[in-house]
Amino acid sequence: MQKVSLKFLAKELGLTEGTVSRALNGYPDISKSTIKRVTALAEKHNYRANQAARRLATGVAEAVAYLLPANTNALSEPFVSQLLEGLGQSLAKRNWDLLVVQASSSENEAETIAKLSRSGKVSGVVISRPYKQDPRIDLLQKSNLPFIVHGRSVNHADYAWYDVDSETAFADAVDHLVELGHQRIGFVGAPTYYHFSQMRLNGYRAALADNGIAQDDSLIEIAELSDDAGERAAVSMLKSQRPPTAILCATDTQAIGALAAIRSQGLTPGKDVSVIGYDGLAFGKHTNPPLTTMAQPLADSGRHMGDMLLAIIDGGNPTDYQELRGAKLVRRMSDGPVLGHDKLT
Amino acid sequence: MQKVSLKFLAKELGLTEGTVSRALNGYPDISKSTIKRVTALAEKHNYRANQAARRLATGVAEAVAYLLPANTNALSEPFVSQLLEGLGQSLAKRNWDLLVVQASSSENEAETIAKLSRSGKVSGVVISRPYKQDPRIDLLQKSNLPFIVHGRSVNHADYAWYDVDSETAFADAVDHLVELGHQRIGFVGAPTYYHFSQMRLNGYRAALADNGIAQDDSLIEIAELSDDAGERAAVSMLKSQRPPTAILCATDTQAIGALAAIRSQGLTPGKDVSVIGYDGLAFGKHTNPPLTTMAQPLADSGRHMGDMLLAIIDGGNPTDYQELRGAKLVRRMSDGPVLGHDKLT
DNA sequence: CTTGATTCCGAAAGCGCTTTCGGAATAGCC
DNA sequence: GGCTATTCCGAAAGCGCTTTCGGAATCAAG
Repeated sequence: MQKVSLKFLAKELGLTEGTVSRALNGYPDISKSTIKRVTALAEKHNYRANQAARRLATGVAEAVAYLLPANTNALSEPFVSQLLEGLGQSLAKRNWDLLVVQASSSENEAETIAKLSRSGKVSGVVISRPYKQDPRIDLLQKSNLPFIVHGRSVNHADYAWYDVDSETAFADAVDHLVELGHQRIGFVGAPTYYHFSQMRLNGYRAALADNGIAQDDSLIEIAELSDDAGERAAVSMLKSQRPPTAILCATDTQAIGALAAIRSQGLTPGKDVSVIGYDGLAFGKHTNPPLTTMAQPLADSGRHMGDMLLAIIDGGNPTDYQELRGAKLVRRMSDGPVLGHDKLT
Repeated sequence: MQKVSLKFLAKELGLTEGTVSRALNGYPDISKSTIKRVTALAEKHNYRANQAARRLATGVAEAVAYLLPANTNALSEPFVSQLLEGLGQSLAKRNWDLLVVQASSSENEAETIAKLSRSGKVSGVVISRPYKQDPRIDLLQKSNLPFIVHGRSVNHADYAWYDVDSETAFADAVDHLVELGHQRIGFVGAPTYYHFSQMRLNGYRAALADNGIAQDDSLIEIAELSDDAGERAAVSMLKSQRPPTAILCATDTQAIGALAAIRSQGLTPGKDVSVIGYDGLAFGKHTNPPLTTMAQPLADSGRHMGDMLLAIIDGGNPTDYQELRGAKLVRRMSDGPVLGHDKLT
């Protein structure tokens, strides 16, 4: 079976490789009629330009990379496949490739980025879950490689990002709980090197203040992003002198652990102690009880981010692509009025 | 900033590009000493060979693709990110790339494969969840592109695959339920175009026969791979004349729906009606009640499949790489003795 | 009919790397 | 010391495509 190359097509048509190439790529200096002939033959033979050759000649990679987050937790990763799917859809419009790269350990994520940018393998990259000060972002900025971050770091003025306003979301959640009569509201946070963790804590604190509730550091626990860690954090909170009547968790995964913690103390989640998570994960419908959560919008955020990245690669100004969405409360069964309190509204 | 290319290194060292290349690639006709000089300089400048050029020159893509399954369901997709992670780890040993490709619709999955094989973008591909007769597999075989399938189709003698023996798993599950006194065991299956669906049904049927239990088609429902579909199927079964005392589900996702169905009928899962799922998904720990399931082994199956694929690409015989693992019962709380029955063992 | 502007295509260089081939320099042998 | 066998590197072609440049042919205009 003859490989269909430019040379093959050219010979077949009695043209030059260069001419065939220009015809295929829509150069204006090729007559309508030969364009038609060329594309017809190309289609007939299912011609696809060899991508390596194309990349070498043009210098553009026609691919973007997604940096797989480190420390992934099996429970919370549905979002990865969804994001990938969306990114893929966006890239498919140009026939670009989607690469998945990962660091061998969380320590050398930065090095992974550095390698990536040097290799010229990709025209852009997207990263998730930035840290407060994220060396990956610094590197990306220095390297001039277009990128978009799913989330924000502390200094997010100068690059493109797509994020959900979890600060406001947590404030809303607190307001909601206060409205239900809760005054002792615990907070199970995520490791503080994640900026989203800080923002959620800020939202929690601000809303407490707004509602005239005193801060109580014994009601704040920092835990890893796993159900078990969430459970441990919640247990220690529940066993304290003055336990909370409601617990806010930085992620649904932790919140699920908190539910288990409450049950393990012989209490009933949603009645004795309320729990609200964050993420809007689908399986929250099936927990015991179903988990109330602050849900992120836009199932096709992956595609959206892909479009944004492409726009930047095309020369768009990164700072023109900063998008903040809002989360909204999805009430299921894990929140309720504080015991012995009549709901006012 | 000077681009570090072979030319640059060569000039710097007073050598030829060809020599530098050979030194870097471990050719035996380069002296130890110059190899040392070359690698030292390369390292100093963080040299990475331009991959496009390398690919063009060698003709090997140094990349493999993972075909993202169509019809993904948010609930059941943690496995995608895990698989990707494992594959990535395996490929990282050679510095190969991992591409994620997807069909725009399930109808043109085959065409996607065809394009992929023609493009020469990848040296191998892995696909998941094969159909009974899978056109993708046929194409892959014809195209001579090395591949491995995660699962098996009906005729799986001639290609490489990695699968879990769900047929035996379902037989084991039936045995387990029979041991608990169950005689009316329902089966919520998956669409029959998936071969795994057929195998699980076969296991169920065979074990029923082995235990001398008559087949009853009213106890078999086929449902899509979602919690809602599982719930609907279970509801219809429970509302029938002679409802089951236990329900086996083809996937954990469906099983979770079945749990909801049982509760919706005012019954208690695990007491009034037992449920056993399949997959061993982590969040089964948090359902109501925690889900008993047939768990797949080997968290690093992704890496394992990557290694297998690489071996085939290196010239290994695909049929030497067929691996069947066993699933084992993970008892949580959704199974129990049939009501009014004293467990014998 | 001549001139200048257009239209269209061929020629050729080059992207950065790999790999074969041949030959100069060195080593080993009698 | 002369010979062959090794060791090591330079030279050059080529992977398949893109893109610039220039020139032949066609056109419109004077």
